Amino acid sequence: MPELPEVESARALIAEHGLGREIVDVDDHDTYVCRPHAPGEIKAALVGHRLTEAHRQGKSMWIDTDDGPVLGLHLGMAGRIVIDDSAAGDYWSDGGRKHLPVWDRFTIHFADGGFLALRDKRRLGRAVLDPNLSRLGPDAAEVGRDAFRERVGHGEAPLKARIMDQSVIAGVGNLLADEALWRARLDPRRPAASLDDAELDRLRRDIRAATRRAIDRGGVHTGAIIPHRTRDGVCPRCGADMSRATIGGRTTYWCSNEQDQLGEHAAAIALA
DNA sequence: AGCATTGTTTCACA
DNA sequence: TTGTGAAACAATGC
Repeated sequence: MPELPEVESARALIAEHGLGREIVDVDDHDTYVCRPHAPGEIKAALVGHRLTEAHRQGKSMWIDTDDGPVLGLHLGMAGRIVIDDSAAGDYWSDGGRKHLPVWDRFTIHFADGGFLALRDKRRLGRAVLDPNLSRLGPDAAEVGRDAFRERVGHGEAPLKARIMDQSVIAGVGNLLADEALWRARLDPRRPAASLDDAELDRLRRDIRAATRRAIDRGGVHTGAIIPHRTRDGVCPRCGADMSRATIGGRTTYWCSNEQDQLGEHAAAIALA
């Protein structure tokens, strides 16, 4: 995903078009996407029921049923939710043309002839009964100021790795992290514990702003910094070269001028 | 051919 | 024991 904004779109799609329809069949034969369930297990639990409410925390969704089990859905790296003629989720799509029905890894068929599918070309998405969400931190778009300070402002791990840790706050992925840190003018390499309260508050504000903007505009790929995440990219604010490194296991881009609080530039300022 | 990819889990190691 | 980072997972696109 699909990061928090895409998942919220998918949740909204389910809430609008997927609820209240009687389930008559389920295709859960993909044992990787549906692990650890055996084929037929999810089907047996869902047939005869209806989806009643769609929830989301971070990048995880769960759907309540009427007196049945909870269905957990995760879009993984490239998943989207397709309901009849509508879709939401993965944005590397050309109106769905590149998302083929053969990539439906989990499908619910309704009595009215329609369907809800997890369409995921890479099979890193997940469908599971009664998902365990206990290790998920508070939603990145909802977390309060004090909780954010407390959870994010600790540890020696790089700041970017900290905000992408789903047990710290849930919902921030690689692109949203780069976007929010650029907006907040914070160096992704800094130890999380080195931030003061003002910086943490600024980061929280910019995560929320970037998330809201992405939801409104159709996905994290609409972020201001995303087109400049290239080897020869420049900062759209100041024109300086973008720096590039692997941080927290993911390719990271940041402004070599405004977000350099560890390197030569920062050292020069400190001396002056 | 080789590398990179918007996510999560597991494993090794300090 | 806790925290951190790399590798694995699966499949596709450049």
